[in-house]
Amino acid sequence: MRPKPQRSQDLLFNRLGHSGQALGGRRRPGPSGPGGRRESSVQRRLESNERERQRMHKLNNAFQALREVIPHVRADKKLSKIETLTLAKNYIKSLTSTILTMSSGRLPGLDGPGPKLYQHYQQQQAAGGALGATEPQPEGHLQRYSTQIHSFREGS
DNA sequence: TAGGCCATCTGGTCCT
DNA sequence: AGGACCAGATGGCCTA
Repeated sequence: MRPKPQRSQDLLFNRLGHSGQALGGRRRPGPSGPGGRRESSVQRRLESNERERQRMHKLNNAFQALREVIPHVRADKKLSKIETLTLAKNYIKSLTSTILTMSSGRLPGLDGPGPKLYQHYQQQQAAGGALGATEPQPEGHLQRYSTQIHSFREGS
């Protein structure tokens, strides 16, 4: 586990230059008056920073939860965020195509006017086609997903 | 050492 | 008005 940098006020204190500008993050013109930021303004910023940290931590927790439910073969190395999202997308596609195959386009136990899942799937396919995407046929998703998790293992 | 990935700060914008 | 969300900027760590 990578050692975490200092947090919160200590970190901000260390990162602030003489003018009160953060060394990281967007640059902006310094405070207009002498003495730099007002104390209340600094306090609001610190609180805002803390909320943003918490928000990002929640987002990372969600990424971790997603990593744990999508099958992959890189147990020795954590999936990056982009890998996680890409694998999840294709895993969903492969599951969808599997369900459609097993149910012949009709959800088990569903009586009614029509197979909504299948209709939805067709719409998605049509939308992708309209955009010029080259999506494989439903039966190809599983193979594509399998290929992808192996390519991630190879680190390509 | 370069590039990838990440955490954090920050200011702007959107939403409640 | 205040908080949530977003995206740009920056620096640190890790790996090939």
